[in-house]
Amino acid sequence: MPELPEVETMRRGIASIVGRRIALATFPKKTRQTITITPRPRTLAGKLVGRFIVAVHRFGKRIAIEFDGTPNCGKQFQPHWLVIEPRMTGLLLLAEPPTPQHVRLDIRLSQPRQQAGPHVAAPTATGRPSKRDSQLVFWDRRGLGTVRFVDKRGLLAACGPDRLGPDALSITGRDFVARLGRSSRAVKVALLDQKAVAGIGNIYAAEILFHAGVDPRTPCRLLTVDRWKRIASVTRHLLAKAIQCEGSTIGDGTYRTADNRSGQFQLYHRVYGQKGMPCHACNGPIERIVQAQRSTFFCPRCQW
DNA sequence: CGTTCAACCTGGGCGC
DNA sequence: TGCGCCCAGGTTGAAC
Repeated sequence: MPELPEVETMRRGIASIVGRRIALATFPKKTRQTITITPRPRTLAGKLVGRFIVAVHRFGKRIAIEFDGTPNCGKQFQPHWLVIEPRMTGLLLLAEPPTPQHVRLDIRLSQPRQQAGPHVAAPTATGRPSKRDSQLVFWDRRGLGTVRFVDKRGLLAACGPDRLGPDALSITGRDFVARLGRSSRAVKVALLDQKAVAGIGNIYAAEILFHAGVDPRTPCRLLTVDRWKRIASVTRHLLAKAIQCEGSTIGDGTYRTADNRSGQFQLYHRVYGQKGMPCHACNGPIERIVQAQRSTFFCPRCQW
């Protein structure tokens, strides 16, 4: 599910956890606990409790919650990161999860540190922080997501330049030419390669190539520099617009923002999921083909 | 290098 | 109602 715009929306949606400490971490296992968690859940829970959150990052389609290295409760900590990959159906929520049985990680946060002076944080109606302010949940219906607790080395291995290319939000035509210019792969398949460019998934690859007017089957090495520039420009602008719209909620509506609202960018989709529908530009039928075992939607008249 | 396939999972939709 | 099949936003590793 989540591609760059959805993951960035998640990141922004949970940014209020910065400055809080983890009070409790549990890994519910009502069903078979198949999700990949390293280290093992019991060990990880122990490592998380007491840690202070200093930042929430996004690397491509991954979230990394950063913990500081200050001493706490007599222990000396190194900086660490909780790297979460939502994969197909993972969500980070400050709201009530859609179903209780697919909660994979349940984090209770300590209360925010009181600010000095008269401008303290607004109290809730009850005078206590609400549950929304104190609980962060990783929910994942299919259970394909992963959760890893890593040190600096591990972060580099999981999210470093050996694993992820330049972020799609700032990709340039020059980046594309350097990384894919001599490749014989179909351009749509190449856009999904996270080592080439980080953050593009199946929905946005289709939408980008529609707006760029490029046939998804085109071998990369046949694209001119101007066309790569066009693809890069469309990528930056389309993803920025999708973030403004808080991502795309499609199909069964699994994707939600951290406070449980739908994304809106699906209203702007032009080809994804629209096989047989008339193209917005030429009225011809949108086609669906399969590339690398995944659906590709495009307009054969507008994309060449 | 590249592609293809299977695997990891749950659940919605469809045809019969 | 139920069964069987296909489909789904992602990633990885094996085989060729």
